[in-house]
Amino acid sequence: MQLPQSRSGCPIATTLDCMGDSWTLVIVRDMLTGKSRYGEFLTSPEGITTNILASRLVRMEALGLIVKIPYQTNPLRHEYKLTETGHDLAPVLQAMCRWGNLHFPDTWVPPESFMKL
Amino acid sequence: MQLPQSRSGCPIATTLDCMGDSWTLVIVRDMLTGKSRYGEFLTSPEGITTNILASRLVRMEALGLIVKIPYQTNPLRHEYKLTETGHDLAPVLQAMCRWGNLHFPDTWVPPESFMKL
DNA sequence: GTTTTTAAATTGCATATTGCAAGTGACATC
DNA sequence: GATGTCACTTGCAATATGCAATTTAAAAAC
Repeated sequence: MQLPQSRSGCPIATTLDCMGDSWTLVIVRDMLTGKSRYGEFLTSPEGITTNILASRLVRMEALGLIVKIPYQTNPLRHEYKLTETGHDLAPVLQAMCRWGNLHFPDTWVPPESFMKL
Repeated sequence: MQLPQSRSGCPIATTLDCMGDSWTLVIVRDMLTGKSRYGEFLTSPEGITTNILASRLVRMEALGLIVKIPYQTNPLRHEYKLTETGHDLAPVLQAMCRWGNLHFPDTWVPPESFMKL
């Protein structure tokens, strides 16, 4: 996978250099739960805007977290799928889920299937 | 703990609203590994700047991730310690460590003690 | 007892990123 | 021919970040 500009050799800092922002992991979450199209990501309740979504998809593809797969021609359109590298982020998201559920009681409890990915 | 402005009820999104940036978790990492003073955080290899560090410490205290404890008077100075809430982030950092080590082979492997926190 | 050092910030300013809204292009449907 | 859908792109204001210099208060050195 494509090493980002990394601030140090620390695996935590390097990981944050890939996804230390408030949208990338939300998109990974959506992909882990079955979404794959631009329009689907826009419907998530966090309300990502189109410019941010487009720029994140480009960045995530460059990092090797996702791949772009054509699902039609005329006009050419793609869906986005997690690579194995992207899918491997599941434990990070699960740990965040547990922390969020523990400290913010009003947050949704995810389906068990998500916690076992 | 103090609920941040949250984009949705999703525990992942809510967690990211607390620490979806590239510095907060680096500071948590430093605290988990024994650092507690302003000057110590500045020595980490990522090179956080003083203005960002100061603003993150204020924010983390407001979120209840850390507490400010006086260690001297004249002049009054504080050290920063993780609350239980902050300490509970260890599994998130450990998951990031595993992902970073797996996909960026040049990253440091943390001591076993860190992975067992 | 004046200067220097230390620790913990704050300030100013240029650059980068984000958020919001509107626009675009290619086709499908009415 | 007009309208709608999907996936973007563009423009611009607001916010955040990075960099360097300055501040404050006391301790330590000379």
